[in-house]
Amino acid sequence: MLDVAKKANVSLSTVSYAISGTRPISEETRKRIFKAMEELNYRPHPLARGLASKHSRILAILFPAIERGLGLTELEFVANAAEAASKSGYHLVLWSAETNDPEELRQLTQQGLVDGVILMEIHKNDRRVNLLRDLDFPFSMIGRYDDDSGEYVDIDFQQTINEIMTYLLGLGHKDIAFFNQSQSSFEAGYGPVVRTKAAFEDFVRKSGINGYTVFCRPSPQSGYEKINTLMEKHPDITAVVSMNERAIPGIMRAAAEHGWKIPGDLSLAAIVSSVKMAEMMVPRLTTMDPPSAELGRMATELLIKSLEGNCDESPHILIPCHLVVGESTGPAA
Amino acid sequence: MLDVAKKANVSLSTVSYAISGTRPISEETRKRIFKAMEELNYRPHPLARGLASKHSRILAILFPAIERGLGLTELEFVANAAEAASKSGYHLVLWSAETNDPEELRQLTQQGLVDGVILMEIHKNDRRVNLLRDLDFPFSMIGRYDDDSGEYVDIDFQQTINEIMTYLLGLGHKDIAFFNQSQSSFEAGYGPVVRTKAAFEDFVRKSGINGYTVFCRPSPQSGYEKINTLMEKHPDITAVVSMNERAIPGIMRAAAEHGWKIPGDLSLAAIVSSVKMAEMMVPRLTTMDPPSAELGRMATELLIKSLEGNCDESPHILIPCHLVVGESTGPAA
DNA sequence: CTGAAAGCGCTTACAG
DNA sequence: CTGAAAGCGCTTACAG
Repeated sequence: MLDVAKKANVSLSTVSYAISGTRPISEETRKRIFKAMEELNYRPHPLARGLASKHSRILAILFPAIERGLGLTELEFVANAAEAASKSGYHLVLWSAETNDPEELRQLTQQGLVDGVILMEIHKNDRRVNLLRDLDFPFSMIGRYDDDSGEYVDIDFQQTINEIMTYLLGLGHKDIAFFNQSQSSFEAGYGPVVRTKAAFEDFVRKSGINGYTVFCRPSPQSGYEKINTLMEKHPDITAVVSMNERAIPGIMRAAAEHGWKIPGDLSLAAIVSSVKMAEMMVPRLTTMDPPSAELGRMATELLIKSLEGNCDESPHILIPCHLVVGESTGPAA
Repeated sequence: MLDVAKKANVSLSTVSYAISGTRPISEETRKRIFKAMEELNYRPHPLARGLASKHSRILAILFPAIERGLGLTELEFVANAAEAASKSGYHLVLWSAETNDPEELRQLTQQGLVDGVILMEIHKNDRRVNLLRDLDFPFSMIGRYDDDSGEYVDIDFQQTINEIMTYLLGLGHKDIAFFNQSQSSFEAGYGPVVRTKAAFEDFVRKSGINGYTVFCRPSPQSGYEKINTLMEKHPDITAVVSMNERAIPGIMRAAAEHGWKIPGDLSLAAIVSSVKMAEMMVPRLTTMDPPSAELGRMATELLIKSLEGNCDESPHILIPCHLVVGESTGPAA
């Protein structure tokens, strides 16, 4: 930087101001400076800048260790968050941490390396959220907190449930099961599980159809067992909606064993499963494709905006999933 | 840090040395210092340390934008690399970049933020590798370069092919097709594609069976078309091995349409597909499960070792995939 | 519109 | 075994 200043015949500080644009520089001077930077192939040093300015321009995304394992959705969050950060001149560090042990998170924030944090897998009364609030540390969420406070972007689960249910209703289905994630994740207050359950039951009540909510561990085996038990008790069910990706092969297996054709005898739809995953099944699954890339990108943009003070006070953004019809759904038998 | 020094009645530098352990400190003094740190809840500032020491303790992993899209394997690389880094006191930043345009990479290295880089999706004559060599910038690879130089950890493709082929041979299969990835990725010299092709053809030659290599784009549709064409020409084929995950549903669909039972009439095995993915299929797929977590972790450890000078000169580590038998393979018809 | 200088919080020769 | 001091490469009041 000193070399640049010398070459451009200005002071060190002028070069700094020219780069940051934090004070007016005459057009001529600026040109000289940028030319010198170019010629010397100068790159500002992020560590020095961070140390002096108290802003590292580094963000962290918290990568939770979750029961059902990491999936394509989480990958999309992270990849797109990194890209969005990079576009705004930020870096993104990956930080894996227990969802319900904020101790690691406290250390991360106290280190002073990162300017802000992106959280995902938000739970009811999430301890990480509470911690960051107490510390007054900047963060944004993919998902939302109980009281709907803070900056977040989330899936519009209500709308997602409504859309898939309306679609199935239109095909004549009147006895529909909803395979949710595990009971324990419901009890832990995991947002998507709680919200889809409420939305499903709400829809059922309003539409007057028969709806059955099923909790299910994230495994084909569990899906297999649950569908068998369920169908025994309620043989009239003609459609299954599943937010439990890994249960689906189990459901398909049970259907095959019983000789139920999909979608002839049983319609099967996923929600919050990617099209890419839906295409891995035979028959190709109808799914409500989640806006994973947008969620990752927007959570990052929100955080950066609030860090830079351009925040229009705690934006709440909800994006619905998008219906992609496959071959696994059809008219009710 | 100054506060700590005062509290412990020592100089600033002594505190620094006590933390880094780069010079002998009397037991007593050290204790006083650590007690003071504890009481003041002191955390060293990584930016300041980085600026002064010229080592940021930040690593980057290059996240390629690849044709077939990001998968579970890449996710495992990244998640485990982050964890391994964290265990050694490093941070991992995610950097997405074109595989064959090293310009972004050059900027990343010149910024001076990161101490080293982890590369994946290594191609023949990889331009990123060439660049990092020219710059003499530290890096490690998941995958290997043509000349087998540099520090890497990779899948032992030869062994992987041998194991699955031996398994199929044991089941009596003598006409086996290998569904590789796309022709274009082969032409681009993408390591796994090149190596598995060679290993497969080698095995075929030595064992005297009939083998058929098929390139296939990463889509069910492409898999469907290729298997149909292939079976028309070679109806004796009784087993398919696929390193092309997304082609598999297409193969299954074709089988169903022709009334070939899996595995009764046709055995189907994946390689380098995770068990988790294999379990998403009905019937559950036999697969050679890749050691993704280990690869991510070891590539990181390799890099850190070489940065800290503990490197036993360019380790080359090969790990085979692990056979997990599912329901999609059986005795030859 | 521009400069001189202090300071961000550490590391590391230099000296004893 | 320990200290005093320079310096890492920037930003930002302070002054003009």
